[in-house]
Amino acid sequence: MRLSKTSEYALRVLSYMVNSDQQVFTAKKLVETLDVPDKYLRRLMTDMSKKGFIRSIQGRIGGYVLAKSADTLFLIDVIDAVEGIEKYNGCIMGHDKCSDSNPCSLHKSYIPLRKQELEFLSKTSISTLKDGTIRKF
Amino acid sequence: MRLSKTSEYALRVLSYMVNSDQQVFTAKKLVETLDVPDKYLRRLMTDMSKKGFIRSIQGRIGGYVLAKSADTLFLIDVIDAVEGIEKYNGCIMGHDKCSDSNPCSLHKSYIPLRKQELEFLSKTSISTLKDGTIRKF
DNA sequence: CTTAATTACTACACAGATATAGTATTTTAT
DNA sequence: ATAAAATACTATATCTGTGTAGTAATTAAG
Ligand code: SF4
Ligand code: SF4
Repeated sequence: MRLSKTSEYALRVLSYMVNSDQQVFTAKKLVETLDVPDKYLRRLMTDMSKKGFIRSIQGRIGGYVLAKSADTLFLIDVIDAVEGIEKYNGCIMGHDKCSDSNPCSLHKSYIPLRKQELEFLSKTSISTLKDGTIRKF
Repeated sequence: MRLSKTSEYALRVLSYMVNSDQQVFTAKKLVETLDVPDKYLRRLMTDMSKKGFIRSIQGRIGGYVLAKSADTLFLIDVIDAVEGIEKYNGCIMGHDKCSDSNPCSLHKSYIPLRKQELEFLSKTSISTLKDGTIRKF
């Protein structure tokens, strides 16, 4: 499964935040830790705070805080927010108006996997990523 | 699962060819039937014939013919040929040097699905796409 | 009040995938 | 031979995701 860089960065940030005891994270810190392009990350953080996943604190001791319970924030929500889920609703063969009664030649083989992919994205929460033994986000 | 347009086009062409009684297909015919950009398709066809999936016949009654047995041509081969499989070997969180003993925070949840995705691509052959009832490629 | 440290905003640059245009080459039919 | 119908090649244009640069706004500390 291929995601955009943007989604990848977003997930890595949230993963890092939920796995840390810290409360507030500066962009500087995130950039250093996660090795993500500085300005790109900052814009992404602003986007995510507008979406309500995180809360931004401006000013001298500012930074970002998780704003939504990690239990109720799913991978699909993050992807949808930062790049739009539409791209993933379409499928391998690029048709629209698909259904079991209007299938392309791949439909029957692909649909079970597609179901699992969507379930994975919609049932895996950020809290799933919490794991004391992990050092890679 | 998101593929590039190029892979999508390639698969649709092969699907159409394997589902038709016809032997030789002109680019013109393919473009009309599959609604793929003309020049883009032509270049793709040349690429695929160089890879040996199809054979091109030049000249006045030319066109393209399936050159490889559909049984032994798998989705993963097509994708690898037209855009390179490397992009798909990387994963959701964008790390490299991954292993079960060097996992990121998503690894445990994702790895079973990843296995299924790779199996789908490497075990689904073009002949699987053959289905008399299908009108959508 | 001024400085320092942070986030927010806006515009631009770059690269790769996708699409288009024009010309050259190959082969068949007459 | 010549014309017609097809593929092959090369160069260029467009679009989108990604990345960079510079400036403005916010807030705490001294
Ligand atoms: S596999 Fe199914 S959902 Fe995907 S393009 Fe074909 S018909 Fe549509
Ligand atoms: S999920 Fe596994 S394979 Fe994917 S980036 Fe994380 S460690 Fe690597």
